Amino acid sequence: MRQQRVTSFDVAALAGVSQSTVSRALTGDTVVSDGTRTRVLEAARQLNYHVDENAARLRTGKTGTLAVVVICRPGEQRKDVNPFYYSLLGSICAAASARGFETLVSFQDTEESLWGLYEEQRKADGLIIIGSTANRPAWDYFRSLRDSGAQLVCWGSPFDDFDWVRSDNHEGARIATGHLIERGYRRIAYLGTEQSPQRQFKERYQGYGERMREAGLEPRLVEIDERLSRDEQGRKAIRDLAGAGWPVDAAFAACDEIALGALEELRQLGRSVPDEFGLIGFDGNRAGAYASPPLSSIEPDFQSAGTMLVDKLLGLINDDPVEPLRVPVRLLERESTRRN
Amino acid sequence: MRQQRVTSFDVAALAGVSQSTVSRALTGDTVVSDGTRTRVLEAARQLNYHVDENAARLRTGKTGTLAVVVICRPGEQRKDVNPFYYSLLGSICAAASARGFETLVSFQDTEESLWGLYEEQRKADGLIIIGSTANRPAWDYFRSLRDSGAQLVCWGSPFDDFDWVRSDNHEGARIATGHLIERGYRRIAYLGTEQSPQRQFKERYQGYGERMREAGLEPRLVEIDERLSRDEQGRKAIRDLAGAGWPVDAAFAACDEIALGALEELRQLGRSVPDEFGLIGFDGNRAGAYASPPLSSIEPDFQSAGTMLVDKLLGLINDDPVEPLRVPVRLLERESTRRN
DNA sequence: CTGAAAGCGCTTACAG
DNA sequence: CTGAAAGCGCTTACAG
Repeated sequence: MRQQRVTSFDVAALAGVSQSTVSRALTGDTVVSDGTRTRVLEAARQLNYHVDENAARLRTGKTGTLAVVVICRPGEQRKDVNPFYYSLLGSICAAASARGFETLVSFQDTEESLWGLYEEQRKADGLIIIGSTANRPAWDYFRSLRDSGAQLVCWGSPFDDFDWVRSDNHEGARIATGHLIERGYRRIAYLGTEQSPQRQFKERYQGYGERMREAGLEPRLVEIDERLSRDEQGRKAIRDLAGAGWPVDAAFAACDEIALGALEELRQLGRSVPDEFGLIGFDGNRAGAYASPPLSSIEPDFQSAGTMLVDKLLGLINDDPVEPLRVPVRLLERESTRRN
Repeated sequence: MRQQRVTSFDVAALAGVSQSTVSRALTGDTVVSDGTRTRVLEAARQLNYHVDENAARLRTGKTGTLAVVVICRPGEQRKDVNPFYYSLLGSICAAASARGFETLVSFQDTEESLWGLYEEQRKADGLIIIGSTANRPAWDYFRSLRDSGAQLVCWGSPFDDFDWVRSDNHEGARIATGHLIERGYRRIAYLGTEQSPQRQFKERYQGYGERMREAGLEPRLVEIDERLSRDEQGRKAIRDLAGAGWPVDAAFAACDEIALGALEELRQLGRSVPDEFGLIGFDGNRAGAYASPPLSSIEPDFQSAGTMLVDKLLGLINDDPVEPLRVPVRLLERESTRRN
């Protein structure tokens, strides 16, 4: 279909200049005269010429590309990846594009599939790692890469010594807890765990506890079982509360997936939400909007999240380090907390 | 951090062979002797050597990369992209990876952002286009690229003259309709439109009509207003039915997003699902599982979808054409149709 | 089975 | 402001 490749030499011939001048004109070198540049651009247009990026990259050593790795739970089908990470992925690609970078995306789960030698193969200038904190071997692998010099930033790492970007979990938890208090709930539980590899859970628990004590209320932790699926974690937490004779009338769940499980169990137990029980989650999952009743949540600003991750990585690459960053969050008030 | 790049010449020196032999050994050329290969691999390992893909690609003209473009509705935030396309994206990346290809991902919406010269810049060997049928300028753009020789396959195109992969919409619609009939519903509407740019909607309407007539039932179209959001389309369709005094007791919605809007409206109108009204959608959106009641749906096999798209594109690239392909679908039976 | 050499298509000192 | 030339790091005919 396509013929012999058009090169900068062809453009040079048509424009009546040397090949080096074509290159200068096209890369935007200000040294070339306006007349020359115009002629070159016109010739390139006529020949439908486009720079072969492989040659350019080989020469410059820059790829103009960022690798994005989404860490999945082992064996998880790609359609079942937490939609939170898909939203984050979309925002990262958009932010990279806005900065003039391409994004090379891969999903990785099992140890055999772990691979991150993008810089070594000169496929990318740096890596953004996002995804399930639970896949420890994956995070260990990328930590070892980082230790051997990879330019790498992440979201969701269980490690603190990474270059990370995170939701403002503390503030989000305060907002969620404060919202339940405002709505008149007093006996408010936290569905989560104190000792989680998921740092964000710890931060949310702290924000919750702090806000409770400020209001003169007693924090109450309903410990989840991390070996269960998120959904089951939420269901079991609610069953535990029912078994204890409903010692609380509201809950802040560590994440939406736990909250959605909890909501389902509340419905099955006939506990009316929000009248008898208030519930709020964290993450702003789209599915929460379709739940019954629609689930209130704390949503991070995804657009900022993408931009922060990309800018942090570019800072690393350009040796111009950026502090760890917190993504602002906001209350998504829906029916599950809307008690009069 | 990282030192001077290690090249195949360094490996050659350490292994005591020529640089061309290193290249042969590493690309797997069977002509090199086992002993030599072993020495080369060992030297490469010792030096932590990795092929510079830009140089390799420049030389071979192959990129080992597929570009995946997700077409969004103009102005749509990346977090709001229909999760269906995210699931499909994930499956495509997985399938490409299984075939040894990298995936370069971008999200495009407005006309200024449309861009697909991946082959011209030698960034990819071909393109996979997925996303919202509604963004006509985007599809027009990629059609013009295809016409000028781009290797391109798609999912969701309004055009029939593309190389496409699609759900088996006809069969899926028959399954959905047959399922409602089995559950005892008789007056079953189709929420959608006959004249849609969305070819899949047409196919679903046909499968529905065919199955209804087979059962001696009369098809009934509740026309949606394509200018509204999907959610509103579903809500309005239900309001229309209520206004007409509930002439039907079940509906097959053209897609899950319409069905979820419909479900919400049914709830607000106090129409009990599935007892008074049965509802089933199409797409297998994750959100349906959390709806109230959970929404029955027709789910395409995402894994096959990704594999088919990739294999079809590779067929095009290798001049070994593959017929248009239909992705198998299955019934996802949930509570919204579970009437005794 | 291996080596010496050409060449993929650019960018960028170096000269003028 | 422009041109001639080197070189980025590979793969692959061509010889032997």
